[in-house]
Amino acid sequence: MSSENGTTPTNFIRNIIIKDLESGKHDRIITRFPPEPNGHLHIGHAKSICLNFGVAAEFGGRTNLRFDDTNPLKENEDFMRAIMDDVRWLGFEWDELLHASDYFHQLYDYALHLIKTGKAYVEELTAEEIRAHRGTLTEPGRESPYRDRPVEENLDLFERMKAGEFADGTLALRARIDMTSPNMNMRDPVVYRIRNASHHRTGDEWHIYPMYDWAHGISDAIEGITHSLCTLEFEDHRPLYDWFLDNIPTPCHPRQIEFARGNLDYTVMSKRRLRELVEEGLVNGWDDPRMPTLAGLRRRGFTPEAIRAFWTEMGVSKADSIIPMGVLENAVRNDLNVRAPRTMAVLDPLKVILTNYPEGETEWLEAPVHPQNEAMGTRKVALTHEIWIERGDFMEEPPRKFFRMRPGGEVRLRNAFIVQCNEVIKDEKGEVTELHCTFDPDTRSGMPGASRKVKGTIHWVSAEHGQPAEIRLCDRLFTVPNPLGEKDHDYREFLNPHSLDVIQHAIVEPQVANGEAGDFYQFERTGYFCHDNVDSKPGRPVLNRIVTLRDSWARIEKEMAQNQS
RNA sequence: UGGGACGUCGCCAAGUCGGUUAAGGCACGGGGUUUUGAUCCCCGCAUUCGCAGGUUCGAAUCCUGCCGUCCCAGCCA
Repeated sequence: MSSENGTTPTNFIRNIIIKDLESGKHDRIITRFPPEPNGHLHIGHAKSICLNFGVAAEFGGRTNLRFDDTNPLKENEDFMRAIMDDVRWLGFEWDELLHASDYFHQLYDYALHLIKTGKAYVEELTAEEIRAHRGTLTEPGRESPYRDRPVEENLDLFERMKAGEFADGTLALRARIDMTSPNMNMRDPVVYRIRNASHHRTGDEWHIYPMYDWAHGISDAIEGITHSLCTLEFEDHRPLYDWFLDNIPTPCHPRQIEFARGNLDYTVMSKRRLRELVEEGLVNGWDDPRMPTLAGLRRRGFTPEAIRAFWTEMGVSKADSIIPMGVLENAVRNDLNVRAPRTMAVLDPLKVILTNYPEGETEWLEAPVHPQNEAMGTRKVALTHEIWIERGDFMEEPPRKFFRMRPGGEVRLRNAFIVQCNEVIKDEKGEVTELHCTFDPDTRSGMPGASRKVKGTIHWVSAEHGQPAEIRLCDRLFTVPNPLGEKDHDYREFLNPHSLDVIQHAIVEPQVANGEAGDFYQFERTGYFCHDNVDSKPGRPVLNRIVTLRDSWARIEKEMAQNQS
């Protein structure tokens, strides 16, 4: 059941929704994606976005983007804008743009209701005292001395909290539930705290701000959300989510369903860690192409299509998982393979002189833009007396199974003809600086000898027409699969010092040098690349390697090296 | 040592109110095509569902016990 044959892979949440639709519990579904605007979205959020928007779209439902902005100390408008950009970039459009702060008045009124029915009280204990009263995982908590405060007094105090009469942390509103519950969340959770802080949307109107548990379920109910999808760590909150909605007169009672986060290896995904990497200058911002943020992946050149396909393929379950980065990379290859225009680029140039090709002459060869898709047309490739080839494509004393250029050997220049290497020129240190080759005119594309077989085909670029380019090769950010999983070590210790390798003088075909931010290509035989969306300028190209091509030769090389040692 | 959840092929993951030979993708191995050692195309890849018992004509699916992993003691979300 792959998406390729037209069916969507199923999962337990989808099954619940199908059942609710069939039973008539809901006529149409409404989901929501509820980020807190306190950081940038990452690939893990994309899973939630794909799930929420995807399942609603599949069944003709709606999806809201709702900012969970209940903590003014951590949130701001810049993050909100970045999140909206990322969601749209991923390919989704929300039905309504909403904020928990839109409901602050309703949230307050519901709190009044809770107080009036004797189910909430104003706490005077300090945060530390509350903690001490809460008990432990194995011991029940103790009730606060303020727990039985009369309703009128609670109302009075709560109104004065709202009016800003008290300092931060002095009072709090607590739900009156059960201090002996084995579920810590039910031990009289705090519902409102005092924060004499300005909120990015409501300004100085409020001095009290609702906690997540209070705001979230009520916001869901106000919006008529049918299925409130969240991650596994909120499982313990569901009894509280339900208790709140059962004890106040909301228009409906959404169902919270939890699923497992999607983790990737060799990276970190929590907002806190990503923020640290950015703030400590360990990476170059939230959109550093090595980051697992959507902004980073976008800059790196990952496509939204690939990310969506990746999460569709991975499915949704409740089992904890760590997905190999290679799986994501493969999704990108699959997408780009079909769409990326082909071009030749030499990353580590070695000069080759075609001794029997006239000096000063340029011939423009016709080459397909995509070998499997004629509709993508052709491009012109300049051929001249001097060309560049990849240094790694020549070996003076090659091992067995090396199909590329060697002294006396023949190899095909892609899109051109077969050449033979006659002479190896070296400098005083013995380093190869130049190769002299002759070409076989009968083997050029279109000629009778073109079908002659040689083992290897290598890419090349005209020395006269090729343009210089900066190329950034990104590797995994960390050197271990789970940087946070090593006891006694800070995850920063595992940062990969070689995660960014900059090649200053690669050579690309002229049309690539004039590409624009976001344009992507397959550099034949080396990988997929795209123009960096901040640093690349026409005439001064900077390209990021999105991902390499699958490389079975690299595997063979590695095996040979291992067998020798 | 309280509570909540999870454990199906190397990695994801269908299937779980019992019923023929346990989907699919990725990875991997083998073969073919190929002017990218890419792509593409074939073929192979869990007698077994964390472990041990039990119920049953029949269990990954039900019961019991055990083991392992994750989450919870913010006036964060």
